[in-house]
Amino acid sequence: MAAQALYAELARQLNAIGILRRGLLRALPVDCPSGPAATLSLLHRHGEMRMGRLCELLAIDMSVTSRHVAHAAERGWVERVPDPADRRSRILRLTPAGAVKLTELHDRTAEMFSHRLDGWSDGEVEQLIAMLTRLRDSFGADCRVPLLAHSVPAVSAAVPASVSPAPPELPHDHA
Amino acid sequence: MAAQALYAELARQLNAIGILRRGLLRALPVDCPSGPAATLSLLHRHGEMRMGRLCELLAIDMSVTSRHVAHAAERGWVERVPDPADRRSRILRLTPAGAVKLTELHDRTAEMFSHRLDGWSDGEVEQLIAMLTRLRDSFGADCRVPLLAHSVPAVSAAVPASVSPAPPELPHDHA
DNA sequence: TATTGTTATACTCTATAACTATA
DNA sequence: TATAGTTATAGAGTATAACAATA
Repeated sequence: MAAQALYAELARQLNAIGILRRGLLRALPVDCPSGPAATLSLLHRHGEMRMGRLCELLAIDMSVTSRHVAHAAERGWVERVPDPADRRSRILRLTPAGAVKLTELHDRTAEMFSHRLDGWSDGEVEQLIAMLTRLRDSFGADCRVPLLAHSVPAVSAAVPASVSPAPPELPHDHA
Repeated sequence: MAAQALYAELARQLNAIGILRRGLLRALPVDCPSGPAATLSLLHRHGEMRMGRLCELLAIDMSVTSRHVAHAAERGWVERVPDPADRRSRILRLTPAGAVKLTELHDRTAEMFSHRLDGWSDGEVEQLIAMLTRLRDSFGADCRVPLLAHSVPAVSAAVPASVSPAPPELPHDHA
């Protein structure tokens, strides 16, 4: 409902968040890139699950998810146990070593944010979170598919290392 | 200043924005991926400039910038004219064809946002923009370098990519 | 010797498609 | 035949390093 100039500015700012994201990803441990990091975070937050479920949460293809999980499994951070209910599936579970790794990632994220957002009040951070949540909801669960009748535009945004796990009490996740 | 759980949630939401971004990028014209799109947008917004300046605005390495520009130049969207003041440099300039291409991208973006953000008031969009702007500023121009406590603050090259004033009438920095 | 820009190489993330093994 | 997951291949984006031309 806003003017084109407003949307243009929003596109610009979302793009800037993408730049910020690249900086955040650079700070990840060399043995744990963003994909595996996101895997650990989601397994911690949602508990054990199957590949399909993880795919939905990551919003990426099964093939990609498979490799991220393999990366984590090779390092002992995740174990894949056969699903007794369907032998085609494997249940993914965070291992103690994975929990340790995740804690490392989490601590880094918290430290980084606490420094960078030093001037922000809790309420302001909460407000930002609320707006980002709403923004994503406005785009819906189908954000991966075309958004217009004919096709779409550009813009770009961000993906923080997806680091940071989170105490299971927090709602909302989609990602 | 906030609790770890709050930072964790912020990281999660920023990550979700990244997922949204992937969907948007998928919809770009096949002949104009995000890198070249960002190049056109910045040349339009800031006017002709040299490679080094564009690097700062994009906040990416010169080598990467060089290829994005080459992509655009091959399609006639950007011209690289010798810099009379320093023959090592080339001045980058948006061509009429590039302006046309940019308009296409711009129109698509505005249309997409107007659909997706149908329920948002102008004030709400403005508020989101303001928070994203502040977020980026909180990370500073040195968002590309280490972000942890022990890391050193960047010294030079204030990356204006973060400042983003808004002179020209058609802002918009896709990508 | 330092700087501007290009090119070569490599790595991460992603997607599509082919393949295995179950249902 | 359909589904869960893996693997092979390819493409975009980025970074580092070596190189070219000019300062």
